[in-house]
Amino acid sequence: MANGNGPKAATIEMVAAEAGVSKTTVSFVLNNNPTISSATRERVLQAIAKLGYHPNVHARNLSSQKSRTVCVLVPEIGRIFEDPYFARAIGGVYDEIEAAEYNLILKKTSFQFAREKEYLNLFRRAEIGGMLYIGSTLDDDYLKDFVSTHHPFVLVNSYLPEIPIPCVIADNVKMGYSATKHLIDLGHQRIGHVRGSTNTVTAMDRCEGYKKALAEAGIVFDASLVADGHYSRNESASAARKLLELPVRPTAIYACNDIMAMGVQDALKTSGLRRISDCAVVGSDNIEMSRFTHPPLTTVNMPIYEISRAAVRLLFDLMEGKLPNGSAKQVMDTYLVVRESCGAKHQPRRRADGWTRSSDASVGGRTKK
Amino acid sequence: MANGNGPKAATIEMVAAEAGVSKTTVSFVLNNNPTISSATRERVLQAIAKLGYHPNVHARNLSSQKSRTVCVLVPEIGRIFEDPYFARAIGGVYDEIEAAEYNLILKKTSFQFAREKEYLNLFRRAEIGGMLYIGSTLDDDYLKDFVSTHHPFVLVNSYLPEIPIPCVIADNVKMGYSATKHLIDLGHQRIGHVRGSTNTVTAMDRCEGYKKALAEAGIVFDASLVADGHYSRNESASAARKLLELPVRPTAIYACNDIMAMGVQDALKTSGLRRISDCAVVGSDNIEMSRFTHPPLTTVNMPIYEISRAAVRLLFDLMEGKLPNGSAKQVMDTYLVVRESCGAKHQPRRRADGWTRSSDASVGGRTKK
DNA sequence: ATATTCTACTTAATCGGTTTAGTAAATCAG
DNA sequence: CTGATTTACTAAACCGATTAAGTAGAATAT
Repeated sequence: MANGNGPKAATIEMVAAEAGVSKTTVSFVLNNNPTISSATRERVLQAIAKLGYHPNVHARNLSSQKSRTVCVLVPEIGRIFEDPYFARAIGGVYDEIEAAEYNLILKKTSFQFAREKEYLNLFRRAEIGGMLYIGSTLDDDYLKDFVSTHHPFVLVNSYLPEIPIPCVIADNVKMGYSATKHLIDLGHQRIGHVRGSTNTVTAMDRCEGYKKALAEAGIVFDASLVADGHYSRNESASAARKLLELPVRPTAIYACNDIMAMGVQDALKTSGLRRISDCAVVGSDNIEMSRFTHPPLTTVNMPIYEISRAAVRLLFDLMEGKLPNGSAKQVMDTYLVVRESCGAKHQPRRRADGWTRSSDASVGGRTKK
Repeated sequence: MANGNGPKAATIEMVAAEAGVSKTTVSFVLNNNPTISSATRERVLQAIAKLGYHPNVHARNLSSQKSRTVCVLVPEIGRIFEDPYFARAIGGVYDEIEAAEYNLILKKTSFQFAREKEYLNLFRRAEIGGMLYIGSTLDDDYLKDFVSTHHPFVLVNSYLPEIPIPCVIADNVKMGYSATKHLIDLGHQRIGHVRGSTNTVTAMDRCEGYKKALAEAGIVFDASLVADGHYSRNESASAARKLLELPVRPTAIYACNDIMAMGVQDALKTSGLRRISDCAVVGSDNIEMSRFTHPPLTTVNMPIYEISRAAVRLLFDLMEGKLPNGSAKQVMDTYLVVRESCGAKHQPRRRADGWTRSSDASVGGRTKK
């Protein structure tokens, strides 16, 4: 093994020798054990600095039988990473994990996570101390097995009805509601919906919000106005075309996310409906690209980056046993971002963040803790 | 620490007991040591299967002083992960690492990797056995320090002139060349170029290819026809606008990548140049989105997924000391994908892959090993 | 003055593997 | 038939940390 040269990294033993104390004392300093006098602590810290010492993770994890490594599960890498949603989510997870000086390892489920329960070995072998799952679906009901093992496990922006797994999610019902409400407020009565995949909480909840807004306005829900876009731009374009060919076509369409809304916009162009007044479009998520569509897309912001960071913090709490009772569920708020795809006037924006630019207008609540 | 319940994972000792042999024998079986008789090997393998045993990575890495973990460096997560280029690259790296039963840990450089040389500790502590760097720039010249340490390190689709670091790259010069040649073949004489960031090999080499094609056709290079787009869609739109406002405007533009080509298309739309004959556009990379632009983008395919996989295999070779002499450089081939953004007739496609659809036409070589 | 408790450490066992050195039995050479 | 080599294993040291148990010496209680 050509493992290279360079001086060997310092070990705890070398630090101990340098500081004139035992290994144990160094370990105590490292782990903030309070029984060490401040004079000794200072001497040890100086030795650590002098030698540029960093504890060996493998040794640490092996002997302590706990791991400072967190595993992040995603359905797929490559294709799915291109999705700005996953990209931002993983970015948030990374930042929070890095700040805590933990390590992140990445695993993909290839849509059949845990079928063999092999994943439990990662915990049993103390390879990892906790696990996050981004992009779980309603099909993942075998996750209920996790509940009984009590291994630290958190769902990012998803949950399983009736199964108490800790999670951090956006208020997806509200997202569908505020998008649809916006269209209703603009005078639309016949509003189509291009839905996401029916095996995701996100799609079902947003659709629920869509229905809720209709009901509240006294508009009768018409199932023929809902078409499935399966989170695909292409399929959403087809779905939109189907809606536009109805005897009485919708004057507005709410798409389950921004990528799908872009598909709807594609369909409008090929249908010759080029004016905004021909058909209004609202998306969801507020991905960066949504500012660049023609016309710029009105959408509902989802704080996926913040959701992911919160999910990691929740995971850490679980790992440290800080959370007494079984399941914890945190809900993050969302807000409407008004651009041009519905023909609404721009309204003054209420908050600034990475996505919202001066040309955007946002309406709605703040993130609640 | 609420580390959960469930039976403890099997250890090597339990396997040894089950098979009636020593720990050493089990270890030898695990590591394909040839001195074990096939009868004993079989017995051990059965015990392993029966107990569902998987070796503890921490113990393994600690005692062997080598690591089955590979670190993947990227400039940024979140924003940059949205880039289909990085997404595909990481996907390739993951697949190859997973197939070898290694682990992948992710680190971001935040554009200041190695400034403190802290990264070397990852090797010294045997936390990782190798490192890949996706998205390095020409500014990363401190990487030359790596050469002397002989730590297994591979650049993915980048290299540093004059500094012998192992790498796997696309033939970027050829990419720029074939894109520009295509435009020349279609009769264009005044061809603009929206260049990527000048601190990347990719941008400089593609620009080199652009110049080469011009020279070969006897067209004098005109520096005023080159504008920088910095890998940003927005900035590329501005750059294109600048080119279109020239006294004698270009009739075609080659953009350094597809995202930038989309920026050029944005600019064309706002300039009222809506017909393809007004200004042809060629991109590079062949990201999935390039099929969906209006009009669909002619581009040059870059096999970034294959490049990443090859980079991991190269890294493994380095880790196993299979590569005798210093630096290895592998070049992967590219090919033109003709769509509609230049008004060229579709040509029969020559190969099929994940990106190329029946509506695409591709021209050019195959990937060479 | 003596017993007891604290404080600030250290010794030694341990985690689960790998690896060096060693050994008994089987095979081979002469 | 005897000594040398080969084959197929094992014992024990080791990797670099954590941690339970132990121990001087100082402080406090009686």
